[in-house]
Amino acid sequence: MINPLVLKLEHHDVLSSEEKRVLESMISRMREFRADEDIVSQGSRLTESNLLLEGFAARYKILMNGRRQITALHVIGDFVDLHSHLLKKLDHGVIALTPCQVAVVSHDNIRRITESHPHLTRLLWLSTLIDSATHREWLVAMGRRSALGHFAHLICELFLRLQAVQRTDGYSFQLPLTQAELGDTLGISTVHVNRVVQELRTDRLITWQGDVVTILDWNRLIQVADFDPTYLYLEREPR
Amino acid sequence: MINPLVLKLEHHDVLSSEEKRVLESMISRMREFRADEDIVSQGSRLTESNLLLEGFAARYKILMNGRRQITALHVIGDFVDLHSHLLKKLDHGVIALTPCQVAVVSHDNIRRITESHPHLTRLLWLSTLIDSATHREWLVAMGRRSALGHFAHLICELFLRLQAVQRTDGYSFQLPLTQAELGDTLGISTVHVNRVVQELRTDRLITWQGDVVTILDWNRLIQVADFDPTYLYLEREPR
DNA sequence: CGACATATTGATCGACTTCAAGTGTAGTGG
DNA sequence: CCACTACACTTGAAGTCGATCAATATGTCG
Repeated sequence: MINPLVLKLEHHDVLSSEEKRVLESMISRMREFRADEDIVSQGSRLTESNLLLEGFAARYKILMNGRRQITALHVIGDFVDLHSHLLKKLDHGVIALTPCQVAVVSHDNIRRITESHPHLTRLLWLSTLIDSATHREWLVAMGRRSALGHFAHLICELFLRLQAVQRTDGYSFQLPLTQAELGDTLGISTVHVNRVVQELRTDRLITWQGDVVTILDWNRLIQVADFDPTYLYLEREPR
Repeated sequence: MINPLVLKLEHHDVLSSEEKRVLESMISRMREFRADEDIVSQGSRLTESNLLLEGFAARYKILMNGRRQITALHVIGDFVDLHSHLLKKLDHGVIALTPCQVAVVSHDNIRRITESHPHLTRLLWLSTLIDSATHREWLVAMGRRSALGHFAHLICELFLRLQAVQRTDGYSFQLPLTQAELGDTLGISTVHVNRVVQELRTDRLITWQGDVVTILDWNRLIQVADFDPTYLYLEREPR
């Protein structure tokens, strides 16, 4: 059931069978969400965290002037709000971008892990640290990359993250975002997203039909994106 | 010695005297850095983490084209790279913006804490989660705020963070950045930083002489910044 | 089919960049 | 005390990237 999280954590370190059992047993129930439904709403006080088992989700914040910024995209195996177990009140919302299936884990269960399973605790901590590293990489992309480079960078990142949970097919993967949502992710307008997409298409770097992206030239794409996967920490070592 | 960290953590939860003792004893030695010296260099493999006891520091990344983006500013009491104890190899550098005094903590000592002090572990974890929340807020500022609003937002944030470690004097605090460094922080050019600063000055929102910023009108400033301090989690509760 | 979201295109505008020059200030050495 | 250097700050002018406004396709789903 919880395989995708195990799959993800095993990219970072070895898990004992006892640890896998604990991960399995921490789930209290499942929840389903429709597309565009809030999984967690901004400012709410939480007693449970949500692990994404199917679908795509996003963390976002709404400004006073109504503009929105997406601060993270989540795929299968991601704990969309593991941090809520210590923050208690979330500073952001989490929205389902597609229909989503979520495993619910109570904060009490997470706390119990911190009290009895130090290594597993470190791995969960690590997963929030990789969130943080991803935020940093996005900051660099926002501050210092062109819109084109920024989008190319995002495609490289999503490809590797989806590959880690076996949701790629060759150089193709699902990108179920509208151009408006992508604009909120990249911090640019919808119109400009469209132009950037066209440019990547005419440069024969990617295709994007329906919700399937195919990378046509990985080497040139990572060059355009100035992409370095270090921040995803996809190497297994003792933590 | 380690008071500023204790001061900071006590804004989030109650610390037992045993926990304070453990924090005190985890330090293996002190280090001093000159301004502009790297505390940690990008890509290096680490066995120790660095806690800032005096001065200002910044996390940064350098792109292939030579441009720089600062992804975090650090003040007294901040663990500039606590995350390196699990990431091992850092995806970014940390530079001293002023002369800095740093307490060095070995990763072995941090690991020992995770094995024997669950509550303290959670508080250290929390401090990395607040880093992450700050990254998210910066992402919003980069993506959806004007340069003016972004800078105003940064001033609000630094004011509250410095107040938490008792480094403000009324509405004044030290901001020891050059306009070029501030540009690398906000993701804009030095020239534009200058114009934004002028605007905040002529609007009588702040003064900035030498390295001292004074907020002249907090209410109007948070309005310009659209500032909501939730993400700093400066409220004490059981974690 | 009608209705509504999403994608695309064109035209104009504005925020911010880049390039270039000039000013202020502190330090250094003669 | 003054020349000289270095660096940060400031200002102006021109250029560009991306925003905004406004239509017009193109789905797609009741």
